[in-house]
Amino acid sequence: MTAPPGRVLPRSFYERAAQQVARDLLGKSLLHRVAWGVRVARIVETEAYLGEHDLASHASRGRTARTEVMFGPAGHAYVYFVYGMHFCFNVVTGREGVASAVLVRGVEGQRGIPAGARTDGPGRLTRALGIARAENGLDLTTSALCILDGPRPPRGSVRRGPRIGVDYAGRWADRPLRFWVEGSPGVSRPPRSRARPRRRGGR
DNA sequence: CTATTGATGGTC
DNA sequence: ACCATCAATAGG
Repeated sequence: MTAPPGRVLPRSFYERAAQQVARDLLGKSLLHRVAWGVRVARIVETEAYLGEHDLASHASRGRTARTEVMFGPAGHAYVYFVYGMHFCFNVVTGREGVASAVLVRGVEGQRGIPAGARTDGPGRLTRALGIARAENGLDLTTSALCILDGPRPPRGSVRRGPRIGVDYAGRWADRPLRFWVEGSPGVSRPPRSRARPRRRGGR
């Protein structure tokens, strides 16, 4: 049976500390209305980026044309192009003027997404949901792109740890600002343990 | 299984 | 020059 649709999250949800929003986004559904229908996916992995003082954040290098939307009001999409190939989707959080945001790193397809399509990893999920440059800056409370309320993951299934791919950020690299739902196939994995854990006795 | 590299382009 | 990435490949 289909789960209840859930309400569109209000702006007040996003007007909080990025760590809190990152944690609370787990279990919510990202929805995108596209020309030929709608695509929906459950969020299972996020990372919080705290602001200009956070050396892992794009905002740490100041306010530029690219990072402009992060400095704006909460509840808007910050979409950027990375590695010449992929788009990453973030939601702006906190007070206007404070450049904090949450990167969505993994989802599970729920509707409108081809069966078998991989949606783990920030680059893969934007491709699956049809999120690209045109979606940068969209208001998640009034546009074709939004996030629906959904059941919180079972208590005990939420894990947290250091963010991925930010080793250059000094001590900020170690902060446990990544959140994920343990056991979900939508959670990205470090390249090395991507295969199934098929290990019985030890060593 | 691990390690390495190529693709591909905006940002500053 | 540097990436908030992914896939494909070569080697153990």
